[in-house]
Amino acid sequence: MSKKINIKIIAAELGVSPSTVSKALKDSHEIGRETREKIQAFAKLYNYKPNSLALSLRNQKTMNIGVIIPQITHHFFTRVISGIESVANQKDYNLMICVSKDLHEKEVKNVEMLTNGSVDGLIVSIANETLEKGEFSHFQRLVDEDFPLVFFDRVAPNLKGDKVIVDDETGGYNAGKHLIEKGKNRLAIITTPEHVTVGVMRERGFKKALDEQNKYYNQNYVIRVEEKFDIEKQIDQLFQLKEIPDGIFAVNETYAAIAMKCTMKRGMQIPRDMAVIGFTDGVISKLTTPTMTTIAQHGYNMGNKTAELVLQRIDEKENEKLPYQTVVIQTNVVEREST
Amino acid sequence: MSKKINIKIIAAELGVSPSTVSKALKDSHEIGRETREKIQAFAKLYNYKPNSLALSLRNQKTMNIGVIIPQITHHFFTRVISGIESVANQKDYNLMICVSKDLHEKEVKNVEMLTNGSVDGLIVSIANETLEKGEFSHFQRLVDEDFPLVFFDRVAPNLKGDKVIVDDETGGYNAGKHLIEKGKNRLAIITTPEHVTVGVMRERGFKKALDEQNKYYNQNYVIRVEEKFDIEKQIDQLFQLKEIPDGIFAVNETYAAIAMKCTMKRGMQIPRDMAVIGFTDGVISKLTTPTMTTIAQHGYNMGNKTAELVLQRIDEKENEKLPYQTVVIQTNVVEREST
DNA sequence: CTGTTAGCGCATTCAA
DNA sequence: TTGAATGCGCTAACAG
Repeated sequence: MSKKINIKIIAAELGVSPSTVSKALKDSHEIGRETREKIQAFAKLYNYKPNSLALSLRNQKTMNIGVIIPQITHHFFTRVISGIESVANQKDYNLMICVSKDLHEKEVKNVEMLTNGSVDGLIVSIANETLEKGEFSHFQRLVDEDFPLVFFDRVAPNLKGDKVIVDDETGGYNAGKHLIEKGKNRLAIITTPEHVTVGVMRERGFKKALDEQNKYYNQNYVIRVEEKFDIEKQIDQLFQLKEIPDGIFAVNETYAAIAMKCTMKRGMQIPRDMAVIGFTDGVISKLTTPTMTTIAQHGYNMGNKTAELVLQRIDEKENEKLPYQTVVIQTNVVEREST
Repeated sequence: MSKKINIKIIAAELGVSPSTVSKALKDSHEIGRETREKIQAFAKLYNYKPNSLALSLRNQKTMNIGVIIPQITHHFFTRVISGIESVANQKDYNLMICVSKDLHEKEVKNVEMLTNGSVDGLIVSIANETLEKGEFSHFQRLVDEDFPLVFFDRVAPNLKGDKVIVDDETGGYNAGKHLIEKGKNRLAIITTPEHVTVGVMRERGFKKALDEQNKYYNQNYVIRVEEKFDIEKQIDQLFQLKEIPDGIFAVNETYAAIAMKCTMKRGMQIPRDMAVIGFTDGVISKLTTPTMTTIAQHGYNMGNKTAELVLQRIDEKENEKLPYQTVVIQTNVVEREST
């Protein structure tokens, strides 16, 4: 690879000192017009661009924001990233995106790598494995040293820091209420294992809706999907009960779509025999047949808000620290054909 | 933000010189056992981690690979990224992912930002706008200075460089052949505008299959979707013809799913009245009803291969330059219920 | 065995 | 108006 041009080379080439070049390139009036123009022209000709590493090191400012997500193939996370991007770019920040693959060790590595000078702030959605283990010391360290850090969606309750979360409980509540309003009585939920906070919250809201309307919360109607195993088989259990439910709330889009497939496989009609509602911000719901009613998660907004919070922390002066915030993003029911 | 610990601080604290600390931390035998252990213990206690910016600047090596994609919410791209990640991580490289949003200007900015010291190599799928304009000078510069650069999927024919592409033409050909084998006669294609190379190639292959089997390539059966406008309306045109087609090849998953919806909306049966085949590496095809037959794109493999190529270029010695490679990833038909 | 010096690319302070 | 010196955090060559 041929070497890139730098200030020193320009200086040597033009017979001036590096500091003169540096100043001339930022149009400093310290430098004479003629020299300035000569240097600028030369720099342009050779397409000089300052080395960002050197700049970052010098300024102690990278203009980068780190983002750690559990999975990049999950549409929700990419929506959030788009939202982060949009706000960050407006302020000339770039993103460094890392994927933990829901593994604790990868997450720890990513955190270390990013916070050792590469970024000015960090946005994280915590890996499932970290949540299971309850091992948050890598984040605790950052909190302790006041490193700008914002969590979104998958957060740790006992960890200080700014957070942006979906109002999962109300979302679940509205999902339950919606099914009840549609005249459904035997309501099932397809959710995640208990260490996944978002699943738990959605389930809690759902249960609350059932309680309020005096609907029985049947333990047979609760499926906790383990993604290690065949998802469809697990969901299919609902259809092997003596009394098959007539309404299903799935805590994500994929589970909802699979539930719909299972329903139709049995020759049952949606929404007549079975209503299905999902929880998502995805692409699938509009494309299924019938289209899927969902609780909209607004990932893009979440990203916006998350980015605003980190930028705020980054700009924050040492003396005027704000208390930690938890921003709650509201959901809403998007009614389509499946209910 | 409280200041991070560095070598200088450790040195001062322990009353030794910075270089002693540096050596001790990498367990150099130049340093006496006692001092070494003292320093290591201290570093561990205060959780010292070397500043990566300084390391990169010093070593002229960042251990980062830049990735520029047009859209992060497209599942295909995230699959490729996963593939890149997996190979890169094995060799201790990290990814810096940037999104061009299919805009030329953003792409140029991303290229500049990444190649000014932030990464050792670059992986790019070119923005639509860049392809339309045919303006590749920002890439040409990199090629000229032998910067490690690999394109994938959306490539520029007249640009030198390593490339990893899908065998779109054969894919399109197989799609056509598959529909014909299923006994379909009036074959339509839903494709992209003409500047999108991948769409053009798929169309070319499709046409070839039709030619071989003496099927008429009806211009009314070609829909070029402009994403600016309502996609469903554009696709619906196929169903307003006097003679509605009985087979559709859509060059991506979304178009295929919408085509299926249009079909069912008309009360037509899939695959009896209308067979639909898509082109994708996505999540939707398994979840539609009926499930969708597709040409599998193998994005993950593509990512693997792409990463291998950049790493190869990065390691390459100045004198032993390999000629540019174009790797072609084969597709295959995944038959499901829609054909 | 330990320390001094220099330099990666840049910007800034201060001196000329 | 220009340039020399310094330092951001680190390492490697060299000196002691």
